[in-house]
Amino acid sequence: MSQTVDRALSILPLLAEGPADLGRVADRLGVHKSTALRLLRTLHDHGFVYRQADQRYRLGARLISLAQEAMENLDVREIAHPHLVRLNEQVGHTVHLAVHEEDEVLYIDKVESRYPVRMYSRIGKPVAITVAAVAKLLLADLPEDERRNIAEQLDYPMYTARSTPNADGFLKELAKVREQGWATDLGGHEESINCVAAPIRGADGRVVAAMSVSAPNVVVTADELLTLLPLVRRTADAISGEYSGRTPVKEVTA
Amino acid sequence: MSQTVDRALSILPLLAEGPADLGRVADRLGVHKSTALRLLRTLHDHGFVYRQADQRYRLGARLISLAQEAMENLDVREIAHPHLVRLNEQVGHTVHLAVHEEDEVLYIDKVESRYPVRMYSRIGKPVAITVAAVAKLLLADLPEDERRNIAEQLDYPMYTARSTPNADGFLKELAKVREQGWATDLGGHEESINCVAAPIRGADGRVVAAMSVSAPNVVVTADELLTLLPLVRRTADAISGEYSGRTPVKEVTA
DNA sequence: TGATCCGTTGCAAAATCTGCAACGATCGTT
DNA sequence: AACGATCGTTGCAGATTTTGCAACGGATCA
Repeated sequence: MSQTVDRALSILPLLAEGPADLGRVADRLGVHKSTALRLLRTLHDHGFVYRQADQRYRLGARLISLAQEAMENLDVREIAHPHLVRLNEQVGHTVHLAVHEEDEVLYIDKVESRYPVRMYSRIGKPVAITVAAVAKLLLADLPEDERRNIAEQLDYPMYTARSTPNADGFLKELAKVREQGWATDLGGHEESINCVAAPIRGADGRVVAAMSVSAPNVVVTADELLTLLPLVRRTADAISGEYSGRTPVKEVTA
Repeated sequence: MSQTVDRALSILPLLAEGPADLGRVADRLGVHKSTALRLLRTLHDHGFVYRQADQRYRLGARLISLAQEAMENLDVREIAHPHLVRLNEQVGHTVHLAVHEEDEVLYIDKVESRYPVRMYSRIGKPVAITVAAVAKLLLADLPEDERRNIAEQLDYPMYTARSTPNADGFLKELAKVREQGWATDLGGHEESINCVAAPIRGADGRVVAAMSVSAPNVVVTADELLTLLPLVRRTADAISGEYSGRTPVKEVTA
């Protein structure tokens, strides 16, 4: 692993917290100012950081457009999108698509609810991995040792009283999800929001993505939302079929 | 400028074209395979690249979530969003927000049209800088020498017969836009799509962002779209006011 | 089974990066 | 208005880090 590159890349998450000046960056990196300057300059030349009018640095536009291209290269997303839109037209609620990669689960597509009350989320945002229905589906598909490994390394923040409290509970939940082939999140992340989710599988049967329908209590009760499960599963299966049919490369988590 | 970091960063745009294996990356970089391997490993450790099941590399999720954070740090976007939504509710068409940075203009927010016929665009996507109404507004505000500089370095692809053909025409258009304080794109990017745009200004009067309303011919004619101009300008002014009122530069977290 | 392709590792030479110290500019204070 | 402090910037020499090489092992294919 290259030290110089390692340091340079460490600057980016740091700047994601907010703009910072040279001294601050050097401090946080634990290097001399001149070193930090040279790293920042290189990042700047590539457009990854931007220098504000007040000379402080922040993340640059190149990062945003690259991320955009990264998402457009995801086959699943391309295939799934029309299905998500159709499902949204049928049920009206927010529809999400998520994938798992390394230690994160993140939304790669979203169709907004037609109801005035919407849940907050954004494409590209990492999901609450210990409680989100889509996260459970994606992790439940991993081999058991990996599952245990990940479960033990996670934090278990108690977003609500119903949040998954610890690794043990999480593993139990994953086993259940794995068995039943679908998942829910009933107020585990935000008190008043429920989700039902179903997995999207590749040709080899492994889960490559997961989709969910989310709605706040004030619009539909959890029970009402659960009646949509068959529809969600059918949609997910349709995407799986299309994806398996013409997938040139399998993009699965190792 | 740091050579190692420079090389490492060059890998990312390369992978944005699509997944590539080690040999290909090494070739394109003009370095030995072992060198490319070490760079890729470092990028991998930071989650910027991801290794597919077939061992090829592609852009990683960390890039996407970082870009997400980068956008959430943009003050203008936060302030503008509710205004964009309201405008969208009034006119129904697609509403965009864009900023200029270095040599790119890109969308940082979007509210979808309520009509079935929608234009294709995505948050984070660089806009067609020579024709887009928002791009003209953002560039028109630059000092004259910078404007000329940029205009001469740009390419002028003829998307349609009405696209800006060359630097000269572009500079004339910028001058006009600068004068009138608003801009249009009438079929300059896609034959059937028109836009009207207005600038958002900071406390010092400089243009910090631009917003636009876009609609295809089949929904409203260009003339009809132009009748929305006063409303668009009022919205932009409202955002400008709110933006100027607050701290021009964001505060650093401790 | 043999040949080829690709990713991976250890090593020594060499180029690159690092920290230092000093400079200049900006800004706030006395 | 001058002084001091802060911050970004530059040239340099030493030293660490990086690089390319060559060889290895595993996989695929004929």
